[in-house]
Amino acid sequence: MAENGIPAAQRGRKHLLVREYVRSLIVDAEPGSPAPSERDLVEQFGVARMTVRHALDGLVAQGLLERIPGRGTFVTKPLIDMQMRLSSFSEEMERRGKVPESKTLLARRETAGPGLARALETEVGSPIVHWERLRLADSQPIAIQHVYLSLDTFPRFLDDALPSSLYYLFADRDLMPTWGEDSVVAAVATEEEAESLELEPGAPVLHISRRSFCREVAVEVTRSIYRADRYTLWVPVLRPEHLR
Amino acid sequence: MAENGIPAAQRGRKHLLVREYVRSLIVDAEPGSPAPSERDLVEQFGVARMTVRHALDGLVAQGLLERIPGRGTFVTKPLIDMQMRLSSFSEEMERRGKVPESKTLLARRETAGPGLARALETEVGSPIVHWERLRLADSQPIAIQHVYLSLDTFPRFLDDALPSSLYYLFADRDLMPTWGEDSVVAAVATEEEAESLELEPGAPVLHISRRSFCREVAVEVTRSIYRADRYTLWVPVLRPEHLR
DNA sequence: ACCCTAGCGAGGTCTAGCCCAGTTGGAAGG
DNA sequence: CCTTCCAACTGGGCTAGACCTCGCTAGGGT
Repeated sequence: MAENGIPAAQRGRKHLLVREYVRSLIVDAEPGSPAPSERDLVEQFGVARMTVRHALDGLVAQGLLERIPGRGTFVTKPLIDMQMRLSSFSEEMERRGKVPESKTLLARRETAGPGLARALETEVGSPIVHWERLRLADSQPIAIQHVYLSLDTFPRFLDDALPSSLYYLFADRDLMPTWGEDSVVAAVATEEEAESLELEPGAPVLHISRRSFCREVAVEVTRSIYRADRYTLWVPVLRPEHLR
Repeated sequence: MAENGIPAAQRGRKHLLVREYVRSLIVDAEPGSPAPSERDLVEQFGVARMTVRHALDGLVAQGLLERIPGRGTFVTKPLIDMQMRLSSFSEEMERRGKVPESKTLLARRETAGPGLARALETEVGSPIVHWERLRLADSQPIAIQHVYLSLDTFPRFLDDALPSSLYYLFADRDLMPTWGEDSVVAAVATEEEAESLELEPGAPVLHISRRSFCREVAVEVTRSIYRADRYTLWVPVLRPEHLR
């Protein structure tokens, strides 16, 4: 079972290479412009067409691409514009004109359970950093944020001083996330969460789980619990072309 | 190659046969119960495994099935994982393979307060339609939806029969929304909401407020209250080039 | 009684083709 | 000049295998 030096995320996953290549093409392409044809990608990457189709399937499912039989594959209008972008808590708060602050509640080594291993694309039992912080804006508690990183990706994380911003760390290691996916759900605060957030237990909170990727590599998983009375998520949306 | 027993109308769509067969199996299966294995389906239907996988991909994307490597494919809990985009409740539910339904709780003329007036870009005291519906998927209550329209924009709304879909009405009047903005916040169900949604009062709910625009015109304001246990939001995010 | 391992079956990925149905643009013919 | 038609694309669907890793379990050895 010894890793032979090749990162687990890279072994036998050609479709991710293709997908991230195409994603990089369409991030700042104009809506409606054509993506490379499937057969062109087959030639470029020297893979089977099924592999290319699988790669594009993911982008179509995310609403970034649209297939039109007989014509080609085209860049859709982006679903997300300015506000709902991949940015850090600090960036978000600064944009809202507030002073961000954070207090570390916990920073320790753990081992990956099945869920985390899958999300971070590592193996069950592999070493993980769990960093829990209370996040404040203008000295008022806003959220509890759990960050999970693979220690294989950030080996010296717990040896060095904790970074002031996670995103500086990503930039240093050339792993700045380029895209991600958020899951949003409502919940009520547990007793522990209520205490940290200065809420009554049972008060509503917003759970936002995020997986961030740099190219095709899963970089971080965060689970944030926001006070519903101090945080509203704002998402601009566009109507997908094919529904008009 | 020319296996026949099936009408020519459906030729070349074997994956749909497999998909609908599996869907029929899992409609009233308990969450967590296993679906047939891919290789079993290959034998049952006499198709290639890629075809079976394609069939199951659709059900996985709709959130009906969950794949677990090494174990099998299983029926998920009925949680609706909805992608944030400007589309109607019905469209989203159909995309998820569920049967949408709605019950009108209220439909009357009101006058705009300051908040609504600003949101709909009319004047305070101007006539407004307030339409409240209970929204269901596969006969299970999912959300309460309050729709507010300006009676200046839709003068005959309350005189005609209520439309089966609001978006048909928009299409008729050439006011199909092209973009919008959503505000998302967590809350707990009021007694009244809990009753309609078949929840305990105090259970977590997701409030989604939407303003939809057709070009520069504010067309509708909706305020929806979703059951948190049956509804999550999925938001893909991209990091803009200039922040990298 | 314990642990370890081999094997089996699950899904994950990939190949190198095949034919089909739409779309399109240019060449041939009126 | 215009129309018609076809060839060269596009994606959609499908085949019949291959090899990989993961999760579980039944046996076997200690």
